[in-house]
Amino acid sequence: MDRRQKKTRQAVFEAFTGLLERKPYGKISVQEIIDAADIGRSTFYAHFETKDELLRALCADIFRHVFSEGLQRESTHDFSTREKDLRAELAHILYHLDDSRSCIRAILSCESGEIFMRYFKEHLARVFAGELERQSAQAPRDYLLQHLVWDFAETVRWWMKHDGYSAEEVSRFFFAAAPVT
Amino acid sequence: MDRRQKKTRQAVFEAFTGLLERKPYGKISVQEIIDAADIGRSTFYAHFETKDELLRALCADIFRHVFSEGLQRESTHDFSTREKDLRAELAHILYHLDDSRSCIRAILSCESGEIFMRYFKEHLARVFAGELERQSAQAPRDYLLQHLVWDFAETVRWWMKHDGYSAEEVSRFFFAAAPVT
DNA sequence: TCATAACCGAACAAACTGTTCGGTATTATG
DNA sequence: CATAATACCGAACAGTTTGTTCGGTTATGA
Repeated sequence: MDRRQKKTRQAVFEAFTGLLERKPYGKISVQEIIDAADIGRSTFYAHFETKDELLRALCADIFRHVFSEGLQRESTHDFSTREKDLRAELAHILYHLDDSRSCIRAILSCESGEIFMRYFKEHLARVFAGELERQSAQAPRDYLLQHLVWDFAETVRWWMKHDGYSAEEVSRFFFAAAPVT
Repeated sequence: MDRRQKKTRQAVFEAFTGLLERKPYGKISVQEIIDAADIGRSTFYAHFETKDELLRALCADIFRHVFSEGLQRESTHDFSTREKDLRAELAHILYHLDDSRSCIRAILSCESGEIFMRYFKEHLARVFAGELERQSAQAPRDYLLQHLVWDFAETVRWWMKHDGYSAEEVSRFFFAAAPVT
């Protein structure tokens, strides 16, 4: 990838998150992003079709780091091992989210948070999908899966709003309050 | 309130939710709402300062019915009574949400859902506030309270997406999966 | 060195926003 | 019924934002 492209892309991302910290997504104009990033108008549109697409790209960029490796979790039948694996994977996710904390906090501070959360939950659904094989008579399987997903996603949102907790602590909070079984 | 005002207001609400079913909040222009409601431009602005304010008013209108009476729950110290009261109050909320189902579903289908959920959670926080007096060493009190709030709010969002479940069933799902203790 | 590709920035049409204002129709009230 | 108040209409307006185009400039990598 051309050095100029990377630089421009990064400048836009930074300008965007910087603005996001000060005003809600909906009130930020493309022109402001362009000015803040200090690039030409046509350059912006050469990189991103629209403001929404920029947000999407930014989220993808974050998740690329967060969900990078956790793919190869063994599908073992040993329960205790499996739970240990899950805990490890979630811990890994929390650690990497912490790296982008200020950026994520900015995104979550307004409507753009909805977009972020939607992508985030899509990823999480894949992570949790294997956890619920035993049927429950109490509620639909889909409900229970989504329950885990939004519990974790909302826990992260809560974490981003409340400084001072480590990834380990938050992980404990989650397992204490969520019905992971 | 003047009969004309009520009519106009209602027409705008209907036009708005109608549009919301077809396209995301952010892509709907005030002009479209005006055309769909078949009113004059200045009339719209006489009623609502902005599109956001219209959404806020619509949410308030819904919640006015949903959270109407449940205020006078006794603060008894009898646990079983208190839980019964809570169940009754949540059931009441679910019933009334069901009345506005199509409208709510439209709102929840896009970014506007974020706004709806925020107001909804504010109301719910008040409902659940009394439930958690006993300290827990496992997690901060605030976390546990918010946990209940988003569990119920997200349960409702899930319900709105999945037709065919009664308020009672959904209530049971919630109590089966949430750590209401 | 040199072809390629990225960037610049001015200019443009189109759409949307929020306000104003003079005129018309409906309402509540006496 | 008469009338004052008030909601509505809709055209016109300035200002902003959007997304595109295009000729020219500059940096990159081979």
